[in-house]
Amino acid sequence: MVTLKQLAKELNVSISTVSKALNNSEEIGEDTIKRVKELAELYNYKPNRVALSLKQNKTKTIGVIIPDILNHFLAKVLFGIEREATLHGYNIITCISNETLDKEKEALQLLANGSVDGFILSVAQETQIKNEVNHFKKAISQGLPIVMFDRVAHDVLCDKVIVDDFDAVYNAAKVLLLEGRKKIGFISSIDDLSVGKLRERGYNKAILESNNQVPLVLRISKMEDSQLKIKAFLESNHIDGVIAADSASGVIAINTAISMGLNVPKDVSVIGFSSKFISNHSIPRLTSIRQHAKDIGANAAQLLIKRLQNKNASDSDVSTRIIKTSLIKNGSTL
Amino acid sequence: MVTLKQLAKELNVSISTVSKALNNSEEIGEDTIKRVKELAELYNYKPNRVALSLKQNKTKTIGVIIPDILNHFLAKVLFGIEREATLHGYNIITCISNETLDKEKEALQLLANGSVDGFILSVAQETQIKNEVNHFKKAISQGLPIVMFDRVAHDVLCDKVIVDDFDAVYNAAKVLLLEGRKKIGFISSIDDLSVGKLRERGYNKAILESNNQVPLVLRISKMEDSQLKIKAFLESNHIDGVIAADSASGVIAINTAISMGLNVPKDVSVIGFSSKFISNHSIPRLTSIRQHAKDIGANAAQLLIKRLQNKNASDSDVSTRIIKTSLIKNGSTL
DNA sequence: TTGGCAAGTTGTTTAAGGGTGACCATAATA
DNA sequence: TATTATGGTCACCCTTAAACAACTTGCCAA
Repeated sequence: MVTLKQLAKELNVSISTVSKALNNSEEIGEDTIKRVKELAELYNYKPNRVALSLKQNKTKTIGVIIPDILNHFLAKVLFGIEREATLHGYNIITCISNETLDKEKEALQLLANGSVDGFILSVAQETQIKNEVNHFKKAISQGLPIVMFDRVAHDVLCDKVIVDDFDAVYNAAKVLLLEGRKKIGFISSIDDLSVGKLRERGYNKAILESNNQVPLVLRISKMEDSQLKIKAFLESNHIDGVIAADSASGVIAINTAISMGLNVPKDVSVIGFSSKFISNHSIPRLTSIRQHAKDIGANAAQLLIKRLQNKNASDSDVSTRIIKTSLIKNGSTL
Repeated sequence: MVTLKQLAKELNVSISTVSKALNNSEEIGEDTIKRVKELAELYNYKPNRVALSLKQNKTKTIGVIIPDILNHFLAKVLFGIEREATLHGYNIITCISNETLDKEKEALQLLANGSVDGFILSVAQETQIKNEVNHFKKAISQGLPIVMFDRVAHDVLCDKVIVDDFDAVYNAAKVLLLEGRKKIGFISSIDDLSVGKLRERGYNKAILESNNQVPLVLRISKMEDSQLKIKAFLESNHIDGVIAADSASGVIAINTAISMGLNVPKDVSVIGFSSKFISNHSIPRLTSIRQHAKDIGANAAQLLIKRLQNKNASDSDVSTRIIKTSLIKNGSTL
């Protein structure tokens, strides 16, 4: 990598002349600017980002802590973050917490040494279960703003981007009720997450508002064979409507119902949280609640960058953006 | 963030005394070391990473350029890279090329200003189609080593981690032939990628070695409705065996066959490239060629870190690691 | 016509940002 | 007096920017 020093030496001027020339300073003559720029071009000079970061005390880098990169929704949010960040000249450093509190803490600590200007994160499963928030507060008090998305810690004062989980599932359940479904089941592999809980509550509310139905909930852990569990659930409860809280269960429910000889959507109607990509993995396609993951990511990045560029913003003046889901009707409902 | 300067001031010693004390230098007395460490602990001092990077001229950061984060395989590789990198104290900066040459170039350039010590990447689709490699060579000549995985540019001299695509598909086709399949089709939505071509060649070889079959290839573009295309393909050719080159097509082929009233695996046998996660999206589950994406990522990271830590390694002394796939038999084959 | 001075033009010097480490200085001990 | 223990000084990594220096030019008065 060429440095200012090398250019300066070759041009027989001082280092800062080169610097100023490249920054189009008024203080440098036109021809000098031209000479400098030509040589810089020739050597493909790029200001050293590390030196710049040190000087300006900001890295133009965002730390992103994702619980699970293999989760399609989270990956999509990351995609949205990356795009928005790049648009504004920010890089992203990605850490994966693997749903554990330890790795989340570690990532936060490790990057809080000047590596990043702020964080975007979704809270790890373990962290939500243990309801631990001190590591977040510590980072914020160190001057590193945090934006949380999807799974948020309500006790932490920071910008947030969330989904209308409760309403989305409530409305989805209403759709199934309107179809005349009598035994609507709820399948979730994320019942210990904040969003999972909200979704289940939305389901419960709708069911309890109907006259004569009781909630039928299947909770699956990540270790279990979901195909088997779902089959048993559908069979033993004579389910005729399914709402799936996670991205996989909806598709699996459709395939299971079909393998049981049922017709989807005639005998069983299914709605799930999923992307276009995954809803394609069943025939008929899964009617889906779309979370607009990319928008979530983009909004999170916007909030953080706005805060970073607005020095005098108060830490306590936080905002929460709610990204509305939309229900995409496909073949798995009437 | 606390700095050495602040600690030094509070302790009434010089900055470098603090630095040395924290690094357990022989030159500093035991009690001083103790005093310094205690205060550092109290203030939770962490050496500023940016300053360190500048001083030591290395960032302990790896640039990862991924064509598509929503591709489950690529996301899994990223997971493997992240884990291995973290293990060795490296951070990763992730850029997404979106399969375009421009963004790939841009990412490479943008990070080649001291932001990273080296790159791990998989070549973008457009780059492979246009067979452009200069941006890679430029980065390498600037002293930034590259490790390529999966989709590699053969004309670039660098470390590589690849999969035995050709053999994997050849062997998979042999499995179907042994089952007695008479009309084996090949479905690919990645025919313009290097790996897609290799897979197709493996299929062709096996088919041509059989006595009386001809290759039946369906190429799907990302825009098209794959469910429809696959249905037409299966119907018009009376396909009784399918090999899918990408992760989605296998699952879709099973679901399509079932929706056509066919029995899988009796009437149609299907093998695809997919992960455990996606192979769960059909009943029966998809018999899959596993690429061990995490291992690919880990190997790529190992190769890069090894090179970074081995100053005197020659640029031209490169190695290629082949990660063998394994065939996981599930219900979609006999 | 020319000396002198102000203003303008164009660069340079220097400090700063945080950390490390080679080298130097000082005091105490042998 | 020489040696050792301990800590300080300084240069460096690369960039920026405030402060400063030097040179040119223009203008006016003597």
